[in-house]
Amino acid sequence: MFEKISNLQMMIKKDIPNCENCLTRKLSIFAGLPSDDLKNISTSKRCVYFKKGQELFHEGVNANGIYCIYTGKLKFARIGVEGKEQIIRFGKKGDIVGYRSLLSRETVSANVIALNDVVACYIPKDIIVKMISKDALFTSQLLMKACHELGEAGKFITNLAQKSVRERLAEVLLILHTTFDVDDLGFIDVNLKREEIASVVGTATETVIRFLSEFKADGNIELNGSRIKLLNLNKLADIGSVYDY
Amino acid sequence: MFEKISNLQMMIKKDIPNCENCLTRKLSIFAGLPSDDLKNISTSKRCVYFKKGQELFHEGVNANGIYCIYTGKLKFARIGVEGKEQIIRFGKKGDIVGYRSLLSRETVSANVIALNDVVACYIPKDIIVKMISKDALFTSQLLMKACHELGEAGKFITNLAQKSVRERLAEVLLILHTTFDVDDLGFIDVNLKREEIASVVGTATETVIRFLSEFKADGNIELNGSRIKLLNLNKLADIGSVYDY
DNA sequence: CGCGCGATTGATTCGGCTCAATAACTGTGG
DNA sequence: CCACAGTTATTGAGCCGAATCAATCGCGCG
Repeated sequence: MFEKISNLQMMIKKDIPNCENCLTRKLSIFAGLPSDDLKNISTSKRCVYFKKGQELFHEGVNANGIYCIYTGKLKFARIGVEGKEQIIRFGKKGDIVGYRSLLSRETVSANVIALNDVVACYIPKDIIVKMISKDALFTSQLLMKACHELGEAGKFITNLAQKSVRERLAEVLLILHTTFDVDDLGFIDVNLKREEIASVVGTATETVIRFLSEFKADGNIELNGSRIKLLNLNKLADIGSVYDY
Repeated sequence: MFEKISNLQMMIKKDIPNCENCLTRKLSIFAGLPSDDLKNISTSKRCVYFKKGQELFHEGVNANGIYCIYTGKLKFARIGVEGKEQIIRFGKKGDIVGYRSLLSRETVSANVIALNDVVACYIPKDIIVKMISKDALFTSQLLMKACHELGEAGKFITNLAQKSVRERLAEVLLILHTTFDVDDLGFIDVNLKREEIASVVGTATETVIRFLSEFKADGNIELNGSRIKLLNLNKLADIGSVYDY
């Protein structure tokens, strides 16, 4: 266990470059910024790592900075009635976390939890605020991101309200597939329990399992422990009434 | 009918002030801007009115400008599977409409429809873009708004996924109450059909009616045609598991 | 006054949840 | 490398909330 942490720390020291040379940056809202700004961020940022299950943010706190995810996978989960978890979206390499709370000056509205080991850069609030007032490109990329996510949320709401569990599950499988891609064996490359999938879909764990069994029996997916491989994307899109796939 | 339009047009000519003197502005993201900017907007904006049922935006188009709502009420509705309408949020005086699409450079993701007669100012895209690059206060207010709405969407998702129809209906009644306030008789001041309430809650029309009848029988609300008066807010918050009321 | 939309109520059906029992998997220590 | 314990996945049975289908009522408007 101690060994692992030690490795992770070494990995950070060795692998995280400064912002100017960061390849992950190109995926993020920091893409295309002038090198002055990047230098500025680079000197102010702080590298942080999280082990699987650890929280980057907890519902209710104030964000005093944001994380830029260098590597790893995240879930954003709200705690609903009776303490039940509802996953509202995912994050990965290149994503920015905490900006919603920081910019709306509201408390963080979801628990953000590492799905595997995560390496990230923490950038303090004042740097971000300064950049917003200075760099129009940065700001417009931030706005674009927020507005894009707002559109996605609207989609999510419509689906949740109108589609059946079976449809929603098929769609979520496709979303996971595009979001996290597949490993070398073709399985969706993210470690989610059935219970967590249920909490994305908004249903009971057993119901997820039942439909997964059905999809498997019909040859549309393959299962291996908790791992899932999609065999027939078109059929799943069909089942999920996903038209823009 | 012709009479009405004529009245409305006169009303516009008479009542809509320039941005600098606009009282509605103080509710909007244009609050607090320097008077130079306001003059600039004022000369570029165009006043538009919509009659009940008319569309400000249609799903799928590109927004080439935004509306600042001077007066009136709106619904934002997505069309889901099988053409069923899902209302994802509401708008009213002081709200900005169309900015999500404009800023994310994506097509409009919802039909925006007037719930009663609406008077609005249309501000072209280039003015907004210019202001974003020039005025940090404006931009940060825009960011704040987008991020706030993103948080609201997350809440909505959790509720939709986890609460029962009865809970959701009670909560929606409270939301309508705070969003639209009440008329002089104490009825929620918005004209929604049962069917539309159902499409906010994400349920069937008959189910809404059944629970409304229950709430009425228990003395928690009063009904008059399609109008609804809330009699016991605390009880409704209780029914809806609304803790932050 | 009558037409038609919208509200209401009842009867029936069904998707999905809950509870319960069992099987498979993961990691841990001997 | 195996046995064990604790998770996590799977399957079955029964129940319940909510959708659908069908009628009827009521009101606002021409």
